[in-house]
Amino acid sequence: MNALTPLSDVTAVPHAGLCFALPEHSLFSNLSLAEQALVSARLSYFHFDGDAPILVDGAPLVGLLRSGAVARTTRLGSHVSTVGLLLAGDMLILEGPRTANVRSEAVGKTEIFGCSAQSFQDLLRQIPQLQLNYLALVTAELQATRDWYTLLGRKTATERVATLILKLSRHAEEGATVIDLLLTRDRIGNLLGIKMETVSRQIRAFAKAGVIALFSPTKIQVLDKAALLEATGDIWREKSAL
Amino acid sequence: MNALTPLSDVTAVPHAGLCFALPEHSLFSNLSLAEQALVSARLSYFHFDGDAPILVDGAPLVGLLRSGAVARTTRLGSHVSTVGLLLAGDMLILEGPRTANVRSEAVGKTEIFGCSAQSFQDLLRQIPQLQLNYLALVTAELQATRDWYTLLGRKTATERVATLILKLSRHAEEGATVIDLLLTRDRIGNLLGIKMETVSRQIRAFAKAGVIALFSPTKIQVLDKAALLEATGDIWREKSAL
DNA sequence: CGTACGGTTGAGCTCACTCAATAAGGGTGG
DNA sequence: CCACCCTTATTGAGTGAGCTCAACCGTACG
Repeated sequence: MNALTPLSDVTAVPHAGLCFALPEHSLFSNLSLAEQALVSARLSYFHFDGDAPILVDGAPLVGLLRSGAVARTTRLGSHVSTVGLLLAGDMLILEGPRTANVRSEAVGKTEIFGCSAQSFQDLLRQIPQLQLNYLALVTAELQATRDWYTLLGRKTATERVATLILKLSRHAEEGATVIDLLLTRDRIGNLLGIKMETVSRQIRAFAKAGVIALFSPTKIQVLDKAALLEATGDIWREKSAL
Repeated sequence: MNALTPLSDVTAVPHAGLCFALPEHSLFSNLSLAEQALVSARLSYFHFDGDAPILVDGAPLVGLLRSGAVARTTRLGSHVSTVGLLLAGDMLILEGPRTANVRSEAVGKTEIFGCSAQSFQDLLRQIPQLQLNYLALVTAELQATRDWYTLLGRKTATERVATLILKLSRHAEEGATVIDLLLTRDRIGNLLGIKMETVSRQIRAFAKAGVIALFSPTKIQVLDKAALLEATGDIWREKSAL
């Protein structure tokens, strides 16, 4: 009941002055005007929907995720597991040879500002400052990955689910009180390394405890952020760090 | 019985022509002679022992781990958890502001070829090719981190221990049949996200099954690599990928 | 109206955790 | 050399979170 769609509509951001207006992002900081022009000429907006793979002409796409979400999945025979989730503001980085079996695919309506991996590599070579910025992003990504998975490796099911909900709520639009889980229980479980049934039980438990409101299986509202934060298990760290 | 020490003696590698002989490593590939000289002038060998923090004048050290091992630990109040293990050939990368609470410390005798973070950043700015090489390394590191933790998040205790033993055996010297676990049961458990007792049980189970030989708590020999590989749980992936 | 897919819920089982006792070294001082 | 202490490792018994298996609900869609 109370089905919502507005959030997905929002993704239809008009890419107005598309060619010369670089999004505000640390990737583009400290570039000269000439460099900005060079970058603008190469990058453009791409739109994906459903579970479309994030590719341009068969090659991986590199760039900034402007809206929507991207799931990183790996196929092991018939088994698919979701190994990462990128949200608006995150960057799809260049992949090396080792990630040949990891695919990025759109979750819902998704908008990406970027270009093919090859083009991006050319740009990096041409613009040292861009390379510096990019390096900083990759380093940040590395740290985020470490945090994410390090914690996942030792968190309980409850903590994992709370962590995901909080992460999603942080990435949601400012005014948006209702957030979209984006993924099915099965894929959430996959992402968090727990089973579908466990995800369901945890989410229902939060709803029953009044921590979140559950409008539909994937539309929720965070009612008690403090309780949720507590449930992530991250608190005692800050507490004991005093 | 049959206590061993040779492995730790090996770490005393003489840093012969220290200044002009850059180690063979992809970090230094495709550098001009002038650039190589520049790098050689800045980098040097550092030796650590015991649980010494990897620092130069209080600043983080960046460089290549030539021998020994480095544990990455994070302190949460009184609780210390090991979140990563670097072995010979791995690189200590530049850390961003987000990793302020992650410390790198030597495990046993450890030799690192590198320089302070600040110096390294200067070098990166001066030598675009070095920056490219470094970027490739960081990207590889990112992927390795994803692999490591993604798998850890969903592996059983047996699989985790098998994975660690195999990783260590791959990094061991060519002829070395006896490998050193380097860490106590407690720290291994910490690293793998399982309890000390569980680590002990798994290792003993492998020994009882004849998969490994156990000379002392930390000195082992892999007897049946295939069985160990099977135990990592990684096999079914390759199998089902057929 | 039936089918399909995703979600929910229950019952029983297993693996890893906790708690606790016992070895096994490895130094150190006498 | 021996007695002692301290750290690390081992092993057992009991508990519980999350898994498996299985039934059932609800909505969408042909």
